[in-house]
Amino acid sequence: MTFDRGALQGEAPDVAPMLLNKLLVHGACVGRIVEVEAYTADDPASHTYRGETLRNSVMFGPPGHLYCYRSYGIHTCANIVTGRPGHGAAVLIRALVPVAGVDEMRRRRGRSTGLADGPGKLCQALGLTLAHNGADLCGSGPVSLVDDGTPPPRSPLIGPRIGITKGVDTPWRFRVP
DNA sequence: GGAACGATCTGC
DNA sequence: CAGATCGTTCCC
Repeated sequence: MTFDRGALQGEAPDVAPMLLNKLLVHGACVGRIVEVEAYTADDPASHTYRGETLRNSVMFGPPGHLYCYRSYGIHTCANIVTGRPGHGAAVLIRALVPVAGVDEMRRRRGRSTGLADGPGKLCQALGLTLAHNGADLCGSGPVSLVDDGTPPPRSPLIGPRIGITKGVDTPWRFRVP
């Protein structure tokens, strides 16, 4: 079943660890979420820190939708919108463990290992692009967040977020041990 | 109108 | 360890 949208309405740092071990599905490709980062509206590292713009508008929409953006002019990164509509928070998906559709992931990535162990890599592996910005993950659309009953880890690894210059001391990165 | 800067990845 | 690469944002 798809992940319960209501469970995404809390604060991003609380929701983020609950997304660990959930499945991200696009077509035949399935990956288990093993690393995430939380970004909130009052967080200087967040795209929403300076208010709503054309790019980040999806983050101000209802929870359970996909916020995709281009990183370093090259890569696509994917987030799951959290909080109430108008809030402006999301959880960045940083790493997946491939579960199904591995051949397709290999083909998209052009290599056989290191398929989804990074935010840009996992989007390429699953075939997620800017065209998927705004997609509803909790409905019956082509991209979905699925709960297969695997619980999140009891004690996730917690640390600072990666690749940012502001908010570096906030321990909002969560990983499956 | 322009410049600076990335929530990154890869190959050297 | 540095280059790739370009849209977004903000300032003049």
